[in-house]
Amino acid sequence: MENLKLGNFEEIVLLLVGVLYNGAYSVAIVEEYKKQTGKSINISAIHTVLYRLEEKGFLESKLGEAGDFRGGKRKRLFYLTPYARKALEEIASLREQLRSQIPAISIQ
Amino acid sequence: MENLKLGNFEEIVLLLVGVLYNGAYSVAIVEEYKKQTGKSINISAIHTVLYRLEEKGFLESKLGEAGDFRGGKRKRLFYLTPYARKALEEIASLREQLRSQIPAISIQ
DNA sequence: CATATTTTATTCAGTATTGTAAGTAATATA
DNA sequence: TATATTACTTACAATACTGAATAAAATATG
Repeated sequence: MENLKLGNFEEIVLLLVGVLYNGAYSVAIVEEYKKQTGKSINISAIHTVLYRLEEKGFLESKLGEAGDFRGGKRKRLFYLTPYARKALEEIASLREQLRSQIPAISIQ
Repeated sequence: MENLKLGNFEEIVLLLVGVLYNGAYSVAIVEEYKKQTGKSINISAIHTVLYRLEEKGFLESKLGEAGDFRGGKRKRLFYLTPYARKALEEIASLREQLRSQIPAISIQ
């Protein structure tokens, strides 16, 4: 069996792909990351992670149609697999389960 | 500035320290991890992460009192710092913010 | 048509950080 | 002195991140 673990940054990227729904390609993900976190991220970091996630079965991709903008290579659009949705649910559920058991945090 | 990032496993360990409250030392954390996740974890993995988290300011530690059991070196007990609580809140908040924007997940 | 420019994909190499396993050392009580 | 219990160290593998470079494909413009 391969490695099926999900790193912290990988998880954020999966969530961003989900948020962008039908428009998740590298440049858009960089922009959405900036918008949602206020931090900058290198596009190669995104590429590296996108391909790793695809290899691990968390993402699928296909080339998009040509747009109405100036030019450019066609976008590679990424989509969450059912497996990714399941993994996101599981890790979120574990964290919530733990958080609810921490007095000072659960009270807040 | 130092490294202030929080890995996925580091985050779980912080949460376990919070859950164990006043009894968070390596062996107890291993057991709690097993109890909460159903998975096994190596005690040295826990040690390595605990010390790293302490260096980064997420945890504080002190040696505990001798117990009423057979023997053994005194336990080193770990506690969340306010900084750790803040970091946990922030990352949880970002994830929830993103999750709420994913149609198929937020509907579930 | 030919060339320039824009936009994006893709690869590569390298460094830093995080995660795991194996093994050693220390200290308490029996 | 033996044994139980835990701390601690070391080494390595996996993941996260960066920067540079190249390639490809689309439209604009002369």
